[in-house]
Amino acid sequence: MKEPSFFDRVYDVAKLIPYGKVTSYGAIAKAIGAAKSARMVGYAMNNAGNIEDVPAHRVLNRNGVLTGKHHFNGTNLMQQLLEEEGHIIIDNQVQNFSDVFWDPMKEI
DNA sequence: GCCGTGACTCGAA
DNA sequence: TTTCGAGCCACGG
Repeated sequence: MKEPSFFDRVYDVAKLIPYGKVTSYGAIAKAIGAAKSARMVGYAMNNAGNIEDVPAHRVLNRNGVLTGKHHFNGTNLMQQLLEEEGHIIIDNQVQNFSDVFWDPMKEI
């Protein structure tokens, strides 16, 4: 039995994101012990589109901007999903971001 | 087996 | 204040 892969750890943390909350790639990266590998988190999220348990739409960059919305089915799906959870998106950016931000480090 | 790319982040000028 | 450069690791060609 080996340790979970980098991607697997990212998915594991992403699955822990509660409804109505969002987090950042860097926060997840840091939670899995790879704060400097935030890019890999985003890369992993690309594959996460194949996994329903991974709410990639709740993962934004540290500015709360929907950097990866283009990777979703269409264009405004990611924004729409977030709005469905009660978030407000303006100019591809989540308003009140600090208030809805969820720190995975608190769960890990 | 090497090179380029990418849903990021931080520090410095 | 904004902009630029460097670091990081994994995957595809």
